[in-house]
Amino acid sequence: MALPSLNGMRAFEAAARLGSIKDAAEELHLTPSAVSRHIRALERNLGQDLFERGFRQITPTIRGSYYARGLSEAFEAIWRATDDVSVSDGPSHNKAQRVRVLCVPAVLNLWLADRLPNFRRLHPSVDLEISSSGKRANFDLAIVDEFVYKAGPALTLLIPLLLTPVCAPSLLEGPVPLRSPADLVNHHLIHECETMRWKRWLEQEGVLDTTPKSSTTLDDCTLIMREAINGAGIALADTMMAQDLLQQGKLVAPFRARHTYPAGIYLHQRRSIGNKPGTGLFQDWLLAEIDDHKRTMAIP
Amino acid sequence: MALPSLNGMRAFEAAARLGSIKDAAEELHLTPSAVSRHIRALERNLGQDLFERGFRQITPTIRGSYYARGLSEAFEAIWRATDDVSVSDGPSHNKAQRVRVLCVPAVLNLWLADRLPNFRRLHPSVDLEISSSGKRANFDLAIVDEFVYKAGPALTLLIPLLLTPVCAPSLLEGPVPLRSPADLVNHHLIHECETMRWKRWLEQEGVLDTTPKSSTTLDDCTLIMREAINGAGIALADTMMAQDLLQQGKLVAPFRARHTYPAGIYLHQRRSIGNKPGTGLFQDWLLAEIDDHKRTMAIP
DNA sequence: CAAGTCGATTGACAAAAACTCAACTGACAA
DNA sequence: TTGTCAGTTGAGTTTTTGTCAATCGACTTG
Repeated sequence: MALPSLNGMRAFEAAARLGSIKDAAEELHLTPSAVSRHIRALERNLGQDLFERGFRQITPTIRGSYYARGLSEAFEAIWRATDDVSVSDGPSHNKAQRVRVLCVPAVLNLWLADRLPNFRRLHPSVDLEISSSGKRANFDLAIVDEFVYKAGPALTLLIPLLLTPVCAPSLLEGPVPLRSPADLVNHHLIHECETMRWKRWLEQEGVLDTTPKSSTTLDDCTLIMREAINGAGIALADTMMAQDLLQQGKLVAPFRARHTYPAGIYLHQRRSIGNKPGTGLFQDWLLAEIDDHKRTMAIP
Repeated sequence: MALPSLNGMRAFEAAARLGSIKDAAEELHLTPSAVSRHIRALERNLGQDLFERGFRQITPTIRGSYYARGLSEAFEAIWRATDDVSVSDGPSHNKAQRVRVLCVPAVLNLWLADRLPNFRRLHPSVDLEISSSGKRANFDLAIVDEFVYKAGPALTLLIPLLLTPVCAPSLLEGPVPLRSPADLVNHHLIHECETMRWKRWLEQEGVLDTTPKSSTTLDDCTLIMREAINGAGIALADTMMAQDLLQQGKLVAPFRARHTYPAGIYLHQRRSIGNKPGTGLFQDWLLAEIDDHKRTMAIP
């Protein structure tokens, strides 16, 4: 199925947000006529009414209101990304000591967050701005995963990902055996939303029937870990990310770890360090902290 | 500044993702010519090169690769939202016991997550799929905030938001006084990304100079709380969301709470309960759990 | 109670994109 | 040396998108 017109979506989103075709038209520098057409076309395309037409007003249907919300967020993301990329490199941010760090959620939540107080203690004058949602593209340092398209230089490999099943220790003593990877499918598996990680990991271990008996799906790595700790099931985690929890004895890793994708966590520094002293401080601290951690890791 | 052409962005995103204009053209059912033009127009519009043109290939610039990543996510969100809204109501999901819950991150992380094991214990056969990222619009139950445009019926008010500053108890005994709201600006304030919450709250308390001495910005409510607990500064939280942490003594609320926006958390149930027994179970459990919590809350 | 108002809608047409085709480029491979 | 093939560009065409003017209809105003 072809995606309906993006401009139509934008018109609909504005109309839903503003509750008025006239206002939407104004915002988009169009005539109400054009907006009205766009919306009609979109509705025809989707086969769904998005507005209920009242006396001379429009109100989104329930379905339409959720759609509009989704679109709003997406367009906002596009706007931000575009704004970030189109801005020239000039020193538009006068806050010299503000360091903007972009970080993938897993690393931030499972590893970095608990180490931030250290940094703050060492460098109290540096204002950190940390974003995990990927909503910003403007940063001084970025901690990213393999998915950044072939981004070239200025990238340092921080951590090669090494995935392993983890679960609460109590699960090992439960009634369902957990001795070989094949036993995993008889347990409750915790999925990260939209990923095929479990399936791929199981296939790599030679497990043929990769459909688990039952599962939960969450799209937040923190919650996945919390669920695992609570004994709800078995999650698939990177050894380094899970290390803190493994050491605290909240989780155990019953099987060996495997590189499931050719993946890793990279550091990418955008501006030259000279510009902002805080950037250098953070980067040095980060590398030292990782080094430190690697040395204390049980699994090499 | 006007947003550049969305179709141009789509062409660029596809080309960046596939690493080829030809392939992008194929995916979009266009000729390479059209895609090439789109990208050129976009680059001209942004005043930035997005690709480095090689012998007969293209590679994204660093800047371009981040832009592409941002766009990819946004378009994926649009695609999902559109897919969700255009699908007819038919029972396309045969997993009768799978309950899809959409939940705003704050509620999920600060309140719901720690109560999920209860539910699982009571109803082990119900597979929960919980999404906080707003990436899905297809759900059985949604726990949403005020931002759902005028969505009409089938909404139950779960929690009216009541915001109050919270911080680690140790901060009250620190060298910087914290006796009236006006003292707040002398402390390190923890911001939720992109919101004006702090500013509005301070204004409502009659504080004139609302610019804090120093601040941190995070876009994840879990991390905001973690930072507050670690004594890094003062966060603005809903009393109910923070209740667990207040009761555990990890946080204190030195001032009174205020309704800063006319906001609240609502429950929205899409399909009729009859269709999926699990939905009813979850809803009943949720309402009971909230009731329970309200009764034990110190601040009414 | 009739005329006026204003937002949404529609028909007809005009402007502006978006797209294609065909020709061109240039590094590589055979 | 020549064929190839991804990318680019010129010129023209199609299609989309937008405007203008007219219509509708409920509320409101005199």
